[in-house]
Amino acid sequence: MTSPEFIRAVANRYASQLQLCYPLTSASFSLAKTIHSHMVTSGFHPAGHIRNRLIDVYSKSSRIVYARHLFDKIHEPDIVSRTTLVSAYSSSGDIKTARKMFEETPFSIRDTVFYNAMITGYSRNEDGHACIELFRRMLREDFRPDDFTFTTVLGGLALVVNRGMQCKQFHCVVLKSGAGFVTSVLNALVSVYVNCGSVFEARKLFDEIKEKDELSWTTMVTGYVKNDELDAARELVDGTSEKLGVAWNAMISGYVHRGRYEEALDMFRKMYFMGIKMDEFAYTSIISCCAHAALFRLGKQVHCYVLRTEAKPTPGFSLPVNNALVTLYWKCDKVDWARRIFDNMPVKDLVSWNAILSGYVNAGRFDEGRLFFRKMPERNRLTWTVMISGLAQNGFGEEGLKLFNQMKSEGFQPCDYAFAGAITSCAMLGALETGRQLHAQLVRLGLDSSLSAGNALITMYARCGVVEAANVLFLTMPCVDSVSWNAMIAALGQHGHGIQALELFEQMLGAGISPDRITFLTILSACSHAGLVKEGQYYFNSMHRLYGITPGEDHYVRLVDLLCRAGKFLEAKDVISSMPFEPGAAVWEALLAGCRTHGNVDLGTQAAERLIELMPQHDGSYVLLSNMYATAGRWNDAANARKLMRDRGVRKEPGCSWVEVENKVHVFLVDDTVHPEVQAIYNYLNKLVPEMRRLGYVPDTKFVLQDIESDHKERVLSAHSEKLAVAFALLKLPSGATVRVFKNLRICGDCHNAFKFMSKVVGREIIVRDAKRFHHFRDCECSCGDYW
DNA sequence: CTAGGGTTAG
Repeated sequence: MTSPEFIRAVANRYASQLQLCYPLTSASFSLAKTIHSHMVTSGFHPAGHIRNRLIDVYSKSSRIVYARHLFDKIHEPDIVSRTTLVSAYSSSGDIKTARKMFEETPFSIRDTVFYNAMITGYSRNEDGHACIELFRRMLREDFRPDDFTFTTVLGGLALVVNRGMQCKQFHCVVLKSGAGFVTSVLNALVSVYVNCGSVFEARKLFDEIKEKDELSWTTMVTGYVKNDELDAARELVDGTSEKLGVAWNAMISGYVHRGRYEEALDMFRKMYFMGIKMDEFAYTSIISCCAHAALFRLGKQVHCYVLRTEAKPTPGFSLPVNNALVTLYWKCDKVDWARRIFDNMPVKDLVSWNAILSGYVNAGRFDEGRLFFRKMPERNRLTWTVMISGLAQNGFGEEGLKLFNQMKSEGFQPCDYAFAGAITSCAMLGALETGRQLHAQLVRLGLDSSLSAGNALITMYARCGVVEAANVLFLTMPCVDSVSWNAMIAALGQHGHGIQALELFEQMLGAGISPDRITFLTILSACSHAGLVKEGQYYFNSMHRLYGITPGEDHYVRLVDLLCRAGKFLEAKDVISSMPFEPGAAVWEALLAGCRTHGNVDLGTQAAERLIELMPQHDGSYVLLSNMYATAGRWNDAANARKLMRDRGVRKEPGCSWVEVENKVHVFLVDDTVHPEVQAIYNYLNKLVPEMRRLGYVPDTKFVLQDIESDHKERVLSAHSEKLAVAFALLKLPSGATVRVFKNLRICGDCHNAFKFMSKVVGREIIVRDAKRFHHFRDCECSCGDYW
């Protein structure tokens, strides 16, 4: 019954059954387990070759516990089982246990393969030094390295090389050992040269390889891509008929990273028509390409194609494909679709979390974004950067700065993008000192050549009133893009240098940079602040004719603003009626603001009607209307507008103004309740009135004072807290001191005039920040150039 | 029993 022949026959059957586990798939483990338990129940003891097979399958299916269990039952484990286990431990990241098992193995049974396995372990765990050290020890202990050894050690070397010298030394060792003709070794050597940036040497070696295999080609092509020589890589790819799927994938992702989306797509198409196998790597890159290039329709087509052709049973798409899809969908404003993909992913990693977080932050959905941020199982530098720059760009300056500091205290070194976010926060808050400190830190870290940080700095300096610093930065930045030009043009425009802004725009054209829609928004604002009506109209008309940019509603709003500020209401009306779309609230608001400034009640009332119709719950609609009546001296109408607002249950948006005097900060809350300090301010302004009159100042601001004298003074006071804040500060100031006023809402024409007036009357500088820009009043002049 | 190339987030 249990004759040796019979046992041998059974063993052979098990051996051939186990062979079915190869090549390894996700099903291999359960198959091996079934065969294994069959052996146990039928009383067959797996030993020798069969036992080692089982250990191997268990190890490679990441079931080390099973493998170890079998291993421990062996009385004297042979070198093959030991090699398998060393390899299993190191590939699971447990390099310590691997090393322990390595050291416990007696010298007498060790062989080259055993050393190779341990060296590979270090290579997989990215410890190049340990690879080389073990290689040296292997030589000392008289084991002969083979092709595998060289290939692996070279792989480890590639991790740590930073000079060509080391490459050359190893090159010599390889040649001396006689392995210089083995393609796999030469491939690894090429890869080492590539990794230390010696592409030229790599290419020389590559050309010397007699029998180039697919890997030789791939290594060389990807080597060019890694060293940013995409054209050389392409030349190599085009020069061979080999179907180098991996190399094509590397090239596509290289093109995507460099922003060469057209070429990436072109290769993808060629790949399809040439019948090169497309895998998840290709899909991932091309979906990411579509997301970056805003080719959403194509992206969705690829998604469908992948669904149709590659749908796998359980795990769905691979992790990176899903991650790229999440990005694709939020970029085309489908955050909820992105969320659905995210939720359905069987496995998520940090990249997935960062992708969905960016989606929410970029869509301005901060409540959900914050929730995600808190829930994340782990965070990295990018996570923080996404939050910081998102918060900054959406007006949460304080929170952005807080997060920036938190990021540092949690041990993350901020990258230039994070700095850009923090600097943008400073720009919003008018925190010039903090901004300067950040600039200094950038220089210390050697990050000051960064484009994004530089652009943020230009805006920060400009918004904080230091145009000169912005200009110096713009001129000294190592490279600039259209964002930099836009920022600098805006900087000049915001400070009333309308003509210089236009000159810079012309320079930009001369430098071959094409303007975008932001450029024209900036130009129109610059003209508006400086009263350059003709120029503004000219550029508005040229944007479609010369640059093919169709004006959006935001451009029309600025044109209306430009005309209205100059009192050209007929033209403004013409513009509104000639608009290709229904004018929205912003257009009417601009018109109303102009009417307020010029006291054009007839047109203003019409504008206000439309505005209130469109935004009945928007406090600004009523405040503008009431201020317009006030400007025209129609106090009852002004009061009625306020009453209408209250009757409709609209609260004036609570804001907050604060005054900083000699390190002391006074805060004024602005809402429908009257601040207790108001009475003191009121008294002071009453003292100021005769002084104003005595100086013969007949200000546009007269209504401010009349407001206060009117029956509605309390409500009006709360609406004009900025003026009051300044007055209050001046009241308590030692003479000659500078006053800073910060306001988190946009400064209005009334406030502007009031500050002008105050600076003249009291002979002091007044610095005001609002959400949009910086005002520096001195002797009635305002640095922002706004003319009202 | 051991090795080598490509993927995703601002």
